[in-house]
Amino acid sequence: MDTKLDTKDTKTDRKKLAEIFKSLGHPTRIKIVEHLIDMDTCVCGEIVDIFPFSQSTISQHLKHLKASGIVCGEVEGPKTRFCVDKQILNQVKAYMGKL
Amino acid sequence: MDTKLDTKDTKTDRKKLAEIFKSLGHPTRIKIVEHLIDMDTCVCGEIVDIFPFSQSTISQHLKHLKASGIVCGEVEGPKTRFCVDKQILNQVKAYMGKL
DNA sequence: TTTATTTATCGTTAATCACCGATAAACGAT
DNA sequence: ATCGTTTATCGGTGATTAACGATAAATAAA
Repeated sequence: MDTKLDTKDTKTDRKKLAEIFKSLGHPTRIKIVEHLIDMDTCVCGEIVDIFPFSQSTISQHLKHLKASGIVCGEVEGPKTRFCVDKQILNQVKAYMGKL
Repeated sequence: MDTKLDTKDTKTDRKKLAEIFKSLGHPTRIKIVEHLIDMDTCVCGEIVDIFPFSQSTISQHLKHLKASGIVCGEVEGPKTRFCVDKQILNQVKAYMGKL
């Protein structure tokens, strides 16, 4: 990668990347992502069950992960089904590879 | 990776990993790491020069990166020479690869 | 239509973060 | 011994975060 350039694009990329890293910067959120990858998809309640935290706390963590783009969730009746956005994940992997 | 296990070790790993991701969770710190990789090593002042932030702010960012382990710095006279810890970086890369 | 289930959001609190200027500490050079 | 350079740390401020309980909103089921 040519990190000597610092265009508006690379600045934007760095900002988005920072948001993703920040969203992964908490043990609970890392574990959520790992679990989502293992299970392929998950509903919020199933994630709540594996942690000793309240439903609102987990919902906040999921919101954080969704905001960064690494996780997406679609409403399914009264539930919400979450999964890892593999395209975004691959982008992060590619960045790490080039680093 | 077997993320179904949740031993004391995996918990510790996740915590350390989260610290590294958190330390990368800021555009300035990402750019610092990129710059360190490009230049191989750098002295604090050279890093300060590429940002519109104060010396104390950059020093804080470097402290954050050092605390997570992704960057190390050795005193060299009145200066401090920083570089990326490639072993740690490779561990993070390996983790991303397995994800 | 009422009730139960599921998730998101609001309001709060304590803690941490990002930034700054000022200052201290360490060293090299004069 | 003093001065200039370089870096780290301190103290402060405003913003953000992580956690909670309570509540609202949406849907399925009775």
